[in-house]
Amino acid sequence: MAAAEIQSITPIRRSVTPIANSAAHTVTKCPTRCSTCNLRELCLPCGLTGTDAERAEELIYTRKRVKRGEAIYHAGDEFISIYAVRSGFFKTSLTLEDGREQVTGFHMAGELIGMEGIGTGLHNSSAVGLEDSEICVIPYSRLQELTRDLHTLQAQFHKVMSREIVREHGVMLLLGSMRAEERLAAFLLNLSQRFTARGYSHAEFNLRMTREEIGSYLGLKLETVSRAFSRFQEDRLISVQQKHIRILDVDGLRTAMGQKPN
Amino acid sequence: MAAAEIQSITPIRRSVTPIANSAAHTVTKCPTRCSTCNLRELCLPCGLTGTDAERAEELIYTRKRVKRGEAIYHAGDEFISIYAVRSGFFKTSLTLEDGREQVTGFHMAGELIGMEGIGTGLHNSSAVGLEDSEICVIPYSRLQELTRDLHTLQAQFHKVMSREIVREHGVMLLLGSMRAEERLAAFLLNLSQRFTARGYSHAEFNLRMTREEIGSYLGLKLETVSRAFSRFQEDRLISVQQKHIRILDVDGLRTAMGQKPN
DNA sequence: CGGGGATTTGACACATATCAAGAGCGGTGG
DNA sequence: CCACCGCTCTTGATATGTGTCAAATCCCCG
Repeated sequence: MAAAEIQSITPIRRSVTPIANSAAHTVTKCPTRCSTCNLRELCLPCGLTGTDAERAEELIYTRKRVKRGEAIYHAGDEFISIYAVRSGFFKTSLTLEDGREQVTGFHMAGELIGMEGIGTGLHNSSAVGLEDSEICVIPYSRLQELTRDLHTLQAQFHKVMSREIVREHGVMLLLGSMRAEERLAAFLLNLSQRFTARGYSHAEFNLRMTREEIGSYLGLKLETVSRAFSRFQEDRLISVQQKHIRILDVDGLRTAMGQKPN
Repeated sequence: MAAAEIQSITPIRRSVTPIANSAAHTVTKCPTRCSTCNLRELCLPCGLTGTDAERAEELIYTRKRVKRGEAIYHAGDEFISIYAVRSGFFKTSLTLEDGREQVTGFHMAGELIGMEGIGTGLHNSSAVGLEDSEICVIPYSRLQELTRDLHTLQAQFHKVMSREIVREHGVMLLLGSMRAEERLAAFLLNLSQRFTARGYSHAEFNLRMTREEIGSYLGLKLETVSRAFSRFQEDRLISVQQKHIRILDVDGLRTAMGQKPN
């Protein structure tokens, strides 16, 4: 399957040191062009054709490797570029002064992150790799210029931002009016659907994040997440083996997702 | 105070009928131009000057009056325009099949709503007036054209969308990692700050929404919201009289907002 | 083979939801 | 103008879902 090359097979392993803000990303001149990237149907250039697609090549200067635990940017960093995930897996998160972390999203190949920085010129969240990953760096100033000429690119960029808003609406719905198991079911179905869109099995995948990170995203404690996993396994909706998930009953999960009152 | 004219003084009153999707909005040729609108510092044209500002006039075709309880658009409606709140107050919300409603935001003068529709061409939420209001209708196709020429307008539009993402991050933080009273404190401080930006008192205002709508927004039941109000009143942080709120102790509220663990 | 983080599971505590009753307020109609 | 009616809001009693604390196990990795 062509998509296999997208995804690093590195086993999950936590870096011991706290997230390092090392500026020493490995930087490479972009060896892959958008026009030949197997993610172009999902990514920013989606819908571009012919000469537009060629000009869109100008967007990406560099690709960077990001190691597990390494950050692309931190909250408070100056906003310069947005980033397309080329391979790997990221989390974005906010941190309160008292140390509480709120994971705002998990991001996989073809997804764009960093747009929250446009409004203020500063990033308001951090983006950290959950495995060794690669990102395409899209300087925002360049994107701005290019969208003036390339109307499809402009439309596409607006769509990407709008979809991010819609995605967050979904999270608000989840956090505001669903119960623990409903949240986890929604989360698993969402992951499944996104893996499917990338050519992976909809029924079997490896989680890249810890129970604690899932919990932070879902507004739950890690123990609650763990219990919900166990419950789903008892009910034969999924099988869980550490980070390996197999979905046994999609409809059952759907049912678990949209049932009881708040 | 000049800003007084922005805000309708209509007393709060619930319409008896369920939210009507009457197509009979009152439509008027826009009598006020962006360049003379007292919201221009807050609204989309923010930062435009000279000829750019003049050309931005082309954006707004029409203004509409929206009655309390009336919707600008519903989830599922075709996306055509975005809307700037000229006066009044709106809520946006999603509804689950089982009837659960999640309020995704409250919107006041100068704020833009409807951008969530760009991604799919359909609105994914509904926008309903919480009092008699006025909106400026901005056809998206026109906005797209105009942003190609007016670079400041393009930048401004991107900023507005980005800020919406940041706003939603804040709500996720609130829903995911704050306790009931922290949420309400954050909510009140946010309202206060937005009223201040519009020239109103930071310490005294009328809520336009019910306890239930606040609860839906904050992921709480209306009883919990009511109890939190009472608690704040006991603690002399605020005084509450139905929908009338007076903030007595801003720092106290700030403290109430960022304290205890999840 | 040992060690440390991640995960699971149990017992218990606590915050918030639920259920219920009553009060306040605004609007309407007699 | 007053009385009623329907919402909205408040408050109390109780139920329950999830958090907290703690311990055991698992698993990966050095």
